[in-house]
Amino acid sequence: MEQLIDLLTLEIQNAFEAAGYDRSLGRVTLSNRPDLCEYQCNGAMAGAKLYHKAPVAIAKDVAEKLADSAVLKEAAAVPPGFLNLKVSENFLTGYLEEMAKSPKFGLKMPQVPLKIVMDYGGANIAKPLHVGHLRSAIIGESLKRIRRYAGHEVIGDVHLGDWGMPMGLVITELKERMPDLIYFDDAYEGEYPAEAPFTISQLEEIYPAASARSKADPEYKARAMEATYKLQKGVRGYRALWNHIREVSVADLKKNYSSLKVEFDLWKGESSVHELIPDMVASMKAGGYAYISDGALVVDVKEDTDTKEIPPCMILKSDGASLYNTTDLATIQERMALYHPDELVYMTDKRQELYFEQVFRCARKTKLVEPDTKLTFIGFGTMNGKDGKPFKTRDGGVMRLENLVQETKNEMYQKIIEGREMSEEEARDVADIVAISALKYGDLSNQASKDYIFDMERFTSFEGDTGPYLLYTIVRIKSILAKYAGQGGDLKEVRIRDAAGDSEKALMLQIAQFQTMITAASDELAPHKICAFLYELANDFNHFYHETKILSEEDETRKRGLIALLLLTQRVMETCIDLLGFDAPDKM
RNA sequence: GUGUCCGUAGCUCAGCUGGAUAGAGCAACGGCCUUCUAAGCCGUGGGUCGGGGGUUCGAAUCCCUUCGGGCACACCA
Repeated sequence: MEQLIDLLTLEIQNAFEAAGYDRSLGRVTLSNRPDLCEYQCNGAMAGAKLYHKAPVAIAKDVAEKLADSAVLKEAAAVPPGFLNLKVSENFLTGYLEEMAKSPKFGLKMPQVPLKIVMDYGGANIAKPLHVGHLRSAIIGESLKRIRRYAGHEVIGDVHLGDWGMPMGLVITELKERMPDLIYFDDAYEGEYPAEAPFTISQLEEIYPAASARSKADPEYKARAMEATYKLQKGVRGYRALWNHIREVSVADLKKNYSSLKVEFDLWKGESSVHELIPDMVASMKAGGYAYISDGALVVDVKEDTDTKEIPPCMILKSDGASLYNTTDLATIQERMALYHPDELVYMTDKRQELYFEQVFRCARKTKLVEPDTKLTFIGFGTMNGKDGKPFKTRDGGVMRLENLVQETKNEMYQKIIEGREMSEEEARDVADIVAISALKYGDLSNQASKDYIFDMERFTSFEGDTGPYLLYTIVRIKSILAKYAGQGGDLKEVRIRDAAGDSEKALMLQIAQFQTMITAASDELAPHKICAFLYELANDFNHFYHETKILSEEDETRKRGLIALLLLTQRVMETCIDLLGFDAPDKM
C-alpha cells in the first residue's frame, strides 16, 4: 500500500493544481510543530516568487480546495504561508486497518528484488572475538534483516580471516612449544590425528603471545612469514594443523555469534578462494593491469578526478605471498561466479575505507565485476570507553566479546532480581534476553558511522532511550492482551476504531509512519532510524496507556477497538526489534 | 603534509535533500500508585547549534574560511 505521507502529498498536490498552481509545490512533510498540526506543507512559500503573490494567499487558495477532503480533517493557511494539516480520524482508522491485515503492514516490495552478498563477520580464526567484532556483527545482522524485510535477497557471509599472517604466527608458536608434533615432520607421510593438539583456550593464549613476540623479534617474524607461505603453498603438515585451528575456532565462533542472535548463511573465509588466486593473478597480468613495483605486484587504481593520492592496489607481496587484498579480490570473483549478486556489501571499521576503495576500483578495472554491480562499503566507528578512548578492559587489555556479553547479562540479572519477584532460573532467562537488547540497542541507536561510547550502566538501564525500556513497553502490552484473552476476549474479533483522544491519535499516526521509516532505514542502511521510531512509538504508547483504561472500558465496541490498536502496536514493535536483532520476553 | 569525518544542554545523542519557539535521554528539582507491570507517566530549570563570513524572504542544515579533535595515507588485516 502507499505510504501515508504520499497519500497526503497527492491530496495536497491535487489541491495546488485545482487552485491553479504547480502541483510539485504540494510536498508534505511531518510537522515540526506538533502543537499546531500533524503534517505540514511549505510549498506556498516556495511558490511566492514564481507567482508574484503573497505566500499566505497561495496557501489560502489551496486550503479552500481542501475544505471537503476525505483525507484531511483540517487544512489551515497560516502566516507566513504554511499549510497546517490534520488527518481525518476516519481515514487514519481505515489506513491502520489495511496495515493490520496486509503482509508486512503493507510495505511495498521491490519490483525486482536485488541479490546482495553481505560480508559482516571478519572474525579471525587465530584469535577469539573481541569487542571490535561486536559492531560489525550487530550492525551487519540488522542490515541483513532490514534489507530482507524490504524484499531483497541477502546472503550473509562471515568471511573468516583464515589465510593470512596470523595463521603463520600460530603455527610458528605451536612449533616453538611443541617441536615434536608430527605435523612438523616433513618426512611423515601417514594420516594425521583427528583430534587437535590444542584447545580453544590454549589457542586464545597462543596468538597474542606469538603476535607480541613477532613484533619484538625480527627473526621470529621471518619464521612466521615463512610458515604463512608454506601453509599457502600447501605443505601437508601445515595444512593439517591449520584444519585443526579452523575447526576448533569455528565451533567457538558459532557459539558466540549465536548467543548474539547473529547468523551467517556462509561460513567461508579467505582460504576458500586460495585456489582461484593463481589464475586471477595471471589474468591480471595478461590483461596488462598488474605490474611489478618495488618487488610487489600491484594494479594502479588512480583516477583523474582524485583529489588525493590513491596508492596502487597490491596483489602480491614481494615474497610472492598473497595478502588481504588478494583474497578479497578472489572472493569478489568467486561471489560473482556463484551468486551473480547485484550488490556486494562490506561492513568493517571505517578505518578500512581507503583500502576498500582500492579493492573496489581494482575489481572494476580488472573486470571481476559487472559494470553495474554495486560495491558498497559501510564503515562503522569505534566503540569507545567512558574516557572517549577505544574500549579496553580494566587492566588495559582487549575486552573479549564473550566477557562483555557475560558481564552485561550479569548486570541485567542483578537488576531483575532486585526489582522483580522471580525465580532465579526465570530471572536468568529474562536477563539473557534483555541484556542482548541492551547491548544491541545501545549500539544500533547511534549512527553506524560514528564512534560511540559504550556505557554499561546507561545501556542496561530500564529508563530512557534503551533496549530494556522498549521491551518493558512490549511486555506491558502483552500482559494486557493476555488478560483480555484470559477474560474470554477473542483477539481475532477486534477492529480498530476512530481515535477518541489526542494520545490515541498520536499513537496511530506514529504507527502509520512505519513504511516510510522502514524504507528510509533500508535505503540509507540506517538501523538507528528504526531505533528512533521505536522509541517514539514506545513513548506514544506509554502516554496513551497512562490515560486510557482498556480492560475496564465498558463500551464493548470501543474496548475491542483499543485491543486491536494494542495488537497492532505490539506487532509493529516486535517486527522492529526483530529487525534490530533481538527479542522480547513475556514477563520482566 | 594530503585526504576524510566530526564539533548541538553539565554528560550521551537525535535533527542536517533549508522553514514556525533547535529536540530526546541521563543527571538536578517537583508532582502522580485502593484501578490493565510506578522498570511507568506529567511538569520545572538548563543552548552564542565551535568561531567568522556568504547565499536566501528564511540557515544547526547549503557554500567559503578559521579553530579544535578523530581517522587514513603500498608489502598488517
